[in-house]
Amino acid sequence: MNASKKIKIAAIVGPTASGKTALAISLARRFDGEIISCDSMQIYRGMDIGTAKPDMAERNGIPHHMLDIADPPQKFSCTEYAKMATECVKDIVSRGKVPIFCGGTGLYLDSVIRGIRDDGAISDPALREELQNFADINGAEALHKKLEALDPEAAQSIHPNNIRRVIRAIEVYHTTKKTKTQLDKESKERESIFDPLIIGLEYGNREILYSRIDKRVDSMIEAGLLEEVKKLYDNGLLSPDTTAGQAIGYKELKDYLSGTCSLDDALDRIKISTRHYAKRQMTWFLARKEINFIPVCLSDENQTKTFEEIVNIASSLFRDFGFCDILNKKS
RNA sequence: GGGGGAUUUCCCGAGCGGCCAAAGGGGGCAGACUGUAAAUCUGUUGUCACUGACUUCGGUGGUCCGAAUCCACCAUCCCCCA
Repeated sequence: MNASKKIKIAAIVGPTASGKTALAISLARRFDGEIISCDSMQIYRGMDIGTAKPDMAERNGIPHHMLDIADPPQKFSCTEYAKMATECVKDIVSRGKVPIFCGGTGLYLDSVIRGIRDDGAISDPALREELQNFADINGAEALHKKLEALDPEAAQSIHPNNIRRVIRAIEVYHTTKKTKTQLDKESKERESIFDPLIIGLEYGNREILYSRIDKRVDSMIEAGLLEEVKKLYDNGLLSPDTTAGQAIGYKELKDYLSGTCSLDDALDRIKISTRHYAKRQMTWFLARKEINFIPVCLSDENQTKTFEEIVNIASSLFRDFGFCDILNKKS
């Protein structure tokens, strides 16, 4: 498949609270696009405030996809996401619109771009439980030894303490009879059907991002996050072993509601967890050379670019990539 | 006024004569990540000319070959009796 036949897609990525949503919506208006959320928590119904899901006013008439497609108790995997999102892209393109991914879940975006694995490496809950029990009894090292026997290369790259990953690698072998190393290699060699333009928002000055995070948490509370969490909690929808139950903001406030900690403690923990999360996102995105980063602020400056400046930079990237600018038909 | 207890590296907190630049946790910083990813995991965190040296454990002065650890006094905080 040559490059011209690939489906052009755009994506706006960056750490939480970096301003992705507003940028993506603005670009969608300007380039006649539709937005595909790329966020592992915004897919859940009833989780709006805490996930910073854009409301109808913010969406400004732009169609959004991959929001509110599952209920909190449901498990949702990145492959399911990739399948559905890929369908969204095809649908959007078939209507002559520009698909714009927007979100902070890097793995989900990767899964879409890399392509859906159709290698049968499905999950096997019974095996997972069995292996987890084995690790609980015999220790992480012993479990890791099992992996070493099956797939030494994977064992090499996965730390023994990362039991979740060790289990997955073993599971892959058991469900496909191929090693994870082998499957990853095949997946790397497979060519993507997409030609992506990925734009990343970068905050060189971490303080600025962190203060945005703090403010956002406070404003979520003002917007009624506690009531939102209480509703989910009262309905038993925040189990710690579901993806939704692990969402930052929800798990901490649930502790407050169940009397485990004070509200102030919960809020502090939400802010800290969100910062940690943002750092992990930055590590993920910064490691990807294909991303075009827009420096919102530099490390040694307190000045941030205005929203308009950011939109303009992104717009010129869009034009250079071949998307048609409705407002400004220069190219 | 008298008696007792505290003071440790960014924070909490162990240490109670050598194995202590000082456990553990938090936070900070850096990193990994291919069907749970807002998850999971790793490294690092006194200074430097960094397999060695130097400065740290409220302050000052002692004891000792050797002190964060023992003694004296001073400072601050807490508790009890008056």
